[in-house]
Amino acid sequence: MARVLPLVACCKPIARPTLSDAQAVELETLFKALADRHRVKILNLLARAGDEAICVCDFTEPLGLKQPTVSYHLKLLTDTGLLEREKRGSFAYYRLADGALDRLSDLVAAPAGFARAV
Amino acid sequence: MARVLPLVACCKPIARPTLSDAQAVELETLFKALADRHRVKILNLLARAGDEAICVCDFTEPLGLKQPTVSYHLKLLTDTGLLEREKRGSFAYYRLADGALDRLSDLVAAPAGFARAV
DNA sequence: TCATCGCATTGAACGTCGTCGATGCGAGGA
DNA sequence: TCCTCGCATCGACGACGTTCAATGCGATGA
Repeated sequence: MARVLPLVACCKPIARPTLSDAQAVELETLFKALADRHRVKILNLLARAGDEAICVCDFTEPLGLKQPTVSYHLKLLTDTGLLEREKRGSFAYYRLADGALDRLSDLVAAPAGFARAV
Repeated sequence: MARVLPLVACCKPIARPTLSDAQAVELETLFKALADRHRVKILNLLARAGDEAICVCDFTEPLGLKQPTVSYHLKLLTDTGLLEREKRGSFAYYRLADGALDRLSDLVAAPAGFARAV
């Protein structure tokens, strides 16, 4: 609680270790994938569905989006490793990738993330 | 609408509950604040600093950004409630907001977020 | 009072993102 | 083979995000 903030001395060199560029970019990519209201809903729908997979056409109505836009979001989430795609006939089913949610909370709490303790 | 679907039945009506628009927007806002490599580094630097606050000029070098850009990111994080600002003389010190990290992991894991169990 | 310093804000340039009509393609059914 | 259906991709466009020089402004010190 040394809340003594210097009045004159500032801008001392920070020798503190920080995230590498690669780590920062990885976190940026992950959070960017989550930074959209529709993608958040997609993940939530799939999380509630558990093991059940959901096909593309089932997303359009609850999201209020056209099919190309839904495909765009699903592809983005899949490329980020958060979803898995399974083709059956002419349908495409999506489910949460294994451990995607765990990986998420790990990143937030882990040393590479924002955890207080080094 | 009443159409015989080939192979597996698809496009059944989803009566599944989902996030409200407000909840989705809130998550979007939070993740958007994290969806930048420089803001990720800022949070990481402050997390490692613990109670210690860091002033604006101390961010420019480790981030490789000019002062206006640093102020832009710090303001964005502060507006999202992740940082707190303290003015001291002509200096501006920033620290992690109380419980900001906890709030983050809660949102990821909570029912309103992506948790598997309803 | 005046010059200087640290920070916030503005404005402009530029790149990225989200959306959807149009189109392409593979799978099934007739 | 031809048609239809579901999905991915393309192309174009508007909206938004990031960056920084220029500027404004309060605080400090001479």
